[in-house]
Amino acid sequence: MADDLKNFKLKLGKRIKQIRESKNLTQPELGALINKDYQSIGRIENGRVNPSAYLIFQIAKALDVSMGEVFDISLLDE
Amino acid sequence: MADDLKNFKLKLGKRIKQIRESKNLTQPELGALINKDYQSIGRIENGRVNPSAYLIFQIAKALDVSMGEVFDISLLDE
DNA sequence: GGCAAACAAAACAAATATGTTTGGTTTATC
DNA sequence: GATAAACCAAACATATTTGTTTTGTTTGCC
Repeated sequence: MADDLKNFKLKLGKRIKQIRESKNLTQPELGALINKDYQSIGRIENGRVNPSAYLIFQIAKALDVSMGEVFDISLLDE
Repeated sequence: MADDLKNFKLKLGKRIKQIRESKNLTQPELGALINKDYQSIGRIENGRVNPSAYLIFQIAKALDVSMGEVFDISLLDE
């Protein structure tokens, strides 16, 4: 309850990493697609931040997946 | 291009307002469901902020819709 | 061993979201 | 007219994300 947020960040990060790797992209490559440093991608994937909706939207577009796939409830609710 | 973000915020806000009203909830009522002030809801609905992914996630849960429904591409890309 | 790429992580400044209060508008009810 | 509810919007302090740089680790290749 108190760390629903911490859990959310970790699961969202893992999900994005999972999708990125399934597309055979590196963090620097994904970053380049959305004009971001690879560290910004890394921070999200490692669950260190609660990213903005727009940033996830950009990442989803770059990875060519829907927001529904990124936020797949069954994967996020463990 | 330069204001993709501005566009995103406005469309996301309208979409959330649309869903909230379809559930016959007021901003104060939705806010109460996620322990937020109604002003925070209003700011999002009026496209004044780029909310965090977790906040949208909470709102989607409170409105009982999937993230895919909130970020419906056809509605967001106009 | 030496080198480069990919990644994790920390630190810093700058930009932005969030929490909160306040004022104002509209609508409806009495 | 008075009151209340819903909403928009601005302002402020605080917290957090974001952009950027830096350090270190691991892996693979030469």
